[in-house]
Amino acid sequence: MSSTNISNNSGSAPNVPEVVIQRLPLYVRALTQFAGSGDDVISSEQLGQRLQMTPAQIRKDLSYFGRFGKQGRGYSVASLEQRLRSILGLDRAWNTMVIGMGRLGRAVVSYPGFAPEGFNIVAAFDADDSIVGETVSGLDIQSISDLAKTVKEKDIKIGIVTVPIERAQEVIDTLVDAGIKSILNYAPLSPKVPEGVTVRGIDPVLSLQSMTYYIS
Amino acid sequence: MSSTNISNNSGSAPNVPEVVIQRLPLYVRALTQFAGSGDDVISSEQLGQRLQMTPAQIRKDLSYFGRFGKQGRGYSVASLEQRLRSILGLDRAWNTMVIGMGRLGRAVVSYPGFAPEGFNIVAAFDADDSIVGETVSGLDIQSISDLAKTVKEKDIKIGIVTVPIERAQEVIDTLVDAGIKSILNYAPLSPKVPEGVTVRGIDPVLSLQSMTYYIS
DNA sequence: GTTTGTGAAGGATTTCACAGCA
DNA sequence: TGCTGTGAAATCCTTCACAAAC
Repeated sequence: MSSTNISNNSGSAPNVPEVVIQRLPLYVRALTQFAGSGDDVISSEQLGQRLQMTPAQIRKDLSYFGRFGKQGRGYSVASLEQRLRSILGLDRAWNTMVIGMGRLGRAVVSYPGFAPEGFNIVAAFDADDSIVGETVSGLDIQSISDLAKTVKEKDIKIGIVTVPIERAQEVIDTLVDAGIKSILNYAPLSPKVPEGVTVRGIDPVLSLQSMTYYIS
Repeated sequence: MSSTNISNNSGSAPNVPEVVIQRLPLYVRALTQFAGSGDDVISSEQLGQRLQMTPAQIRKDLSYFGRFGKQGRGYSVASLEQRLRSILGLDRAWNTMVIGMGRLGRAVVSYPGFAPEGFNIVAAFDADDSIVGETVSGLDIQSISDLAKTVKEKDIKIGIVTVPIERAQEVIDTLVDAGIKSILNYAPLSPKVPEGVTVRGIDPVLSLQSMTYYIS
């Protein structure tokens, strides 16, 4: 959750609300599941039931991007999934890097959930010279001073920040300077970034801290 | 993030929007940082600068719960933090449990960020009998059939789900049956839960999948 | 002089409800 | 008949702007 800064959308659809963009991956995921075991066609009603949201919202969300359904029948599961993947840029692979090779960073690079979705971790960095050169999950740990060069060489578009909070802002500044526009931030901090850079925070403590409101 | 189902708020303030509740922990965190190194008093302007949001929004959010500031001066850092913690139920400790002791579950129980914030992991469960009885980070892995009993005995209020997606809905149903009202879900799925149960999803892939929209 | 707290205004998002199409 | 796509209505959330308080 934490801070999210919207940038351009180079595609065709203008002015799509950020909340809508954040729901599209949910649709993709649900469609993928449906594709595995079931019908060829799905209605907004069925999708809504699966995702616990209203059919109207789903139809409205999709309408920002075009007309994907057939009246009276619903949506083709396969083709809607394909169209949404293309809109989100998920019909290609993305090179990513992890900065911060402590406990958390190591867990992230060895997490098997990224690659199947097309997010390949192709570089790992740490500020601590004493671990630079070590290998983690097949990746050489590099010095952060190599970052800009490696970003260019390996065409890395996404940075995953797993450094301690004290270093997080400085590391994020480095990513921004290297031209990175998409940052997944595991540090418990709301970083400052310029317009045009998107940051999404992963912060389980923050999630817990807002849930307790409802049980206290 | 994923699915969120709002329940009652047993406190005094009625009808507080969910988005507001989710911002309060950000305020708490920023205030804690300010308390460490700085002034006794903070204005909504300063807080807003830190968190990249407007002062008006901060004041409006706080106004749902009372009047915490002094005109012309701002807010007492310490007392605002304390008040917000109390509103969120963070002025006490919470017992939590982790269900699913695979790679991810082990990372979660050994993550050092929960306890300092008052979230104590006091039980660990797995469906796989062959690892029941093992010890992970000082916790015995228990069978899920013990879950309801342990929830009662140890006064556990929060469940953290780290099982594979295939088992997630069934495990979440078990938690709900055991009376759990707050669930932190690491499985990549939007689970169905009854009203009155809050689920927050932690899902880095989902975050990545919505960021690519802005760079593709 | 400064900054809060808050009605009112404005903007954004969701839901409604129905015309139109298969 | 069944379901989409979508303007219009309703609701929700944010920002404005200023009186009141220090």
